[in-house]
Amino acid sequence: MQLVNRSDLRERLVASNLKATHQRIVVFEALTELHGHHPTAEEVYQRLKPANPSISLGTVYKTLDTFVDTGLIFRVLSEESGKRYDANAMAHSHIYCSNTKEIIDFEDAELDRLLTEFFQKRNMSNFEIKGFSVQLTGNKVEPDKKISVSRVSK
Amino acid sequence: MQLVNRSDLRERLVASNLKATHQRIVVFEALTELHGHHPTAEEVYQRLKPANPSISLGTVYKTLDTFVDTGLIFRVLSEESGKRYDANAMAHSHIYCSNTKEIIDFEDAELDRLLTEFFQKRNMSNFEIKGFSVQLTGNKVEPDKKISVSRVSK
DNA sequence: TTTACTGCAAAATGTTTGCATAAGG
DNA sequence: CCTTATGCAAACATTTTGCAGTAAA
Repeated sequence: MQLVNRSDLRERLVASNLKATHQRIVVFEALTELHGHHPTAEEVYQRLKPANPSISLGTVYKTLDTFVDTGLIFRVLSEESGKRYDANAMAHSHIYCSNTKEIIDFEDAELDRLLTEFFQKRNMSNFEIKGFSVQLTGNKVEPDKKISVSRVSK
Repeated sequence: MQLVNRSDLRERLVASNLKATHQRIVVFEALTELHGHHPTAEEVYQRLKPANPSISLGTVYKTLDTFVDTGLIFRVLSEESGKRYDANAMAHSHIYCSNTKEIIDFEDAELDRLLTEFFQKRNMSNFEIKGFSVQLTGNKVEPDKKISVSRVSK
């Protein structure tokens, strides 16, 4: 199963000032083979180990971090582990700042209406929707200033 | 600082078949006092410890889990720790199933357009948006069947 | 009085680090 | 060669577990 061309991948690594090592190639390949699974480092490791028994889990961790830093791959938000809590019962969205790692509450009635309509139109027949939330990722322009959006709250 | 009325809180606990213990009361209060901070278990613990030195961190962990199970509070998605990765460069949304903990890719051009327009209208002057993602929480109706939505992909 | 909850400490899990060796350019 | 990356093992951080004792109803 070859979803990425190895020489393309080498070029992408070099373009990011990374050495095109065997480990990086197979980590990236494992990741693309597992697409849709949003694997953890451990799962990537399990995937590539049979064909590459000499690679260590530590290298997989380091490689994934490197790839995220260079923008080659992305971290997916998840609610398992790294647990943060919110007592606010009101449905509300969150804005994530990739730089400061802040999670900022964002409530907007129009956004709620827009999304409710959208998901009613798409009939999610096999999925019972209990709530929704929009995650914005990005960077605060001036780290020292508070983000100013209409109706930021909570 | 009293953001929640204690007797209301007792009622809410009882309504969920939970004993209204002192620990549960102060965990909930700490959580509401920290609203907007999306604290971890450790942060909740640090908050309530000065006034309640006998409470253990383990109890805070257990209490927060219990509250989530009964729907009193929510877990907030985060990208720090519990790390999952995605090599897909295309912006796409994710659906999170509260039951199975699955993260399902969801791509929909209309949804993208809707949200892009919305955030252009709100001018997020101090925030540079890199991407957005809609988190739907809920349950798959038939756990063994694939969710069928128009244009689920990847 | 009965049952559910807490505190403690140990165990399990997950992730990072430091450093000597190996491989890439 | 020179630099950067890897493998290993230890350290660290976080979360869960088991159980005896305690508090709620």
